[in-house]
Amino acid sequence: MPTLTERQKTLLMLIIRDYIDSAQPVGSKRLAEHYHINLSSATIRNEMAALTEMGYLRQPHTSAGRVPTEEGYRYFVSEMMHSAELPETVQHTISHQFYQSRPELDQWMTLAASVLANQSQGVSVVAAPHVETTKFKHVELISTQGRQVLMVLVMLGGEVSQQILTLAEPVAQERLSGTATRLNGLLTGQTAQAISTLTARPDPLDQDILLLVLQDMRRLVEKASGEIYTDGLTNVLSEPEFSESDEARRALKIFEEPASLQDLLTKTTSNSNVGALQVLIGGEGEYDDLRQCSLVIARYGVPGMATGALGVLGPMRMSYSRTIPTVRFVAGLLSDLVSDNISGE
Amino acid sequence: MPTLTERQKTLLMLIIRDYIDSAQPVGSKRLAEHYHINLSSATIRNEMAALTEMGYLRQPHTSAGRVPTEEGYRYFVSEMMHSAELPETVQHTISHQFYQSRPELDQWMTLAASVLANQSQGVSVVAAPHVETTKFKHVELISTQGRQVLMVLVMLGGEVSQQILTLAEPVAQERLSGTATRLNGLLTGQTAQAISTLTARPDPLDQDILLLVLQDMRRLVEKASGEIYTDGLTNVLSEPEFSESDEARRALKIFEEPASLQDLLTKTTSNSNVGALQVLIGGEGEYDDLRQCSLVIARYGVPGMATGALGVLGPMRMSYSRTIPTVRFVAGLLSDLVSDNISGE
DNA sequence: ATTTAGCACTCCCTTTGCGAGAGTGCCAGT
DNA sequence: ACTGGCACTCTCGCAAAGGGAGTGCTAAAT
Repeated sequence: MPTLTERQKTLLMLIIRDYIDSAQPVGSKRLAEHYHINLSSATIRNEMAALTEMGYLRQPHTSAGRVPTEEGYRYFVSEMMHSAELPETVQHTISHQFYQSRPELDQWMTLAASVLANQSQGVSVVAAPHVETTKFKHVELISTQGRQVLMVLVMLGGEVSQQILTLAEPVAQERLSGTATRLNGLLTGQTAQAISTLTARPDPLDQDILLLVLQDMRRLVEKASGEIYTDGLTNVLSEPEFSESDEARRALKIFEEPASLQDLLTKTTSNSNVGALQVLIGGEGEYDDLRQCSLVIARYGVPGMATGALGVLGPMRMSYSRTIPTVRFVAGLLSDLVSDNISGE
Repeated sequence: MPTLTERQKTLLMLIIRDYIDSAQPVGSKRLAEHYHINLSSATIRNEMAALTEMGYLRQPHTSAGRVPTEEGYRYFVSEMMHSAELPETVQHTISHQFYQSRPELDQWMTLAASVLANQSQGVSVVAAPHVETTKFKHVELISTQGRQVLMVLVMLGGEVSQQILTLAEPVAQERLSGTATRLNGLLTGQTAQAISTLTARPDPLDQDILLLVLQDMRRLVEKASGEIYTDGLTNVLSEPEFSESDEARRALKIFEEPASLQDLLTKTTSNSNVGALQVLIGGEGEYDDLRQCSLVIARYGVPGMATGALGVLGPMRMSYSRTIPTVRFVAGLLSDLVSDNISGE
């Protein structure tokens, strides 16, 4: 990794910044005129040649301006990563929105997706927090009609799962309530692990429901992450990368398949800590469909208890200086909310 | 409305069909060669002139082929509306998917959106069924942590609403259960209307919860329709209408704002019966953003009890012969499911 | 009376050529 | 070490030219 002189650094930064909002290859003359650096275009040309040599810039064709390479973006991002903060007023506006919304996970996720999309002008994706070990807290059985029973399962930490069961034959609400009460006494505080070793129950209904509870708890833990929320798809459609090339558009397909999206999120953030951002530029050789895109992602939540992931996808040319602080800030905010929600346990 | 000769009719059908999958203006020669009608291109030209005169076709410019007008599409649609049926094998595949999915509304809606999108290659939208009058069936109060209480409200017909309440001070589960039991005895079978006239309760907790229940029931009835599910956005992005013109792309913005989408669905289907399809071609002068699009929609469910809406959006050039039967079939399927779900009441 | 063949015409779309403009690399001079 | 100058390259936009597809009309054939 060659080192850059101070001048090369500022030049590189300027070029990338210019390209990000013009989407046009940037040339030496333009640079010398628009930004008041006291350098002639010739000097800039020399430096550009050096930067090109080092792999930070490239020319679409001989005698066009320069365009940043993935390497260039990476350098740019690593330079401004730490310093960047969202303006305080914006921070306040966002927090305010969160604290005045209805205190429900669903609302928070939707809001987070919306904030991310609007601030970054990219496509946002938020995966709901997912518990790592689930402990039983309470089960409720409510007869809805005929043989159908609504089972509501509440976990320590507040996660709720509801499911409709269809029993072999109609059962009165009283009997259901009895079963629920017995199971509550028996299971409170237990993990799925512990429950699976319990011996058989005398009442056949108790036994059936116990199995269903267990199955549901397992499902909760096994699924890789929580539900997915996205927003801002249309933001990106007007960007030249997406409206012109088929290739970038293919990246959007990922957002229609929750499974592959979860995959991407968990895979790329699995080895990173809560609080640390990750910036994937140009698919990093791994994801073909993202070759023209960048992805800024972060984990949030309370490690060991419940964590989720969120991020923003945009063209490689996206406004990192806006996206990165936003992702960081929203991740922090959600971490606080999750932690508030858990602490009361 | 001028009447068409049999020959003009078949010609019009062919032209539209050809344009639908070529996206190119279709000329007389091409028509004479590709489809083995025993007519010379000259004759076809005469008929085309007549059809143009009548307003079913138009020429982008002198001496280009013909393109269907909105009027043309309307004729086309009204001609094939009734006869069109989905092939039996497809019908079976789809039903099969529904009956083997978990019997939950959420699953069904997602599946319906997916089937519609795949079959029609357009963007699908499904609004969950919404009850017209809600009667109370059961309330459950579960302390989750500290002052937070999960309220689960079940309506006659099986609709479920859950909400987290934050009380002024912590309350023991026993007391919550007592309140729930008392309210259940009191409210079963009542409408929101009736409940609002009830006199005050002695226990202050009972009173508070009663108000919250009432509020929630009102919210359920008031919201115009159920939650919105969509799928297939990317299907449409590769169509020339969307990848070339900004205008068509603007139509997709509607899909990012659940509110405006619900509006559209309810407004356009409010005066139509369950089971009747509606086909909006080119926004029908009403919706500017849909000028280049068509929309096939239907209501489903059980009138008077619970109904929802679903539909497919595509370019005006969409494959009606595939979309219309699919929408009709899926609407029927969902109607059956909803009706099964209600009948047991 | 209807259909068809032929013809002249119109308009789009692509190709071609050319000049302007922007940018580059390099060299020589400050 | 920087800058001015110069020759060179390549894109882009524009205009002109040619091909192609399609049309409308008329006159002949069925």
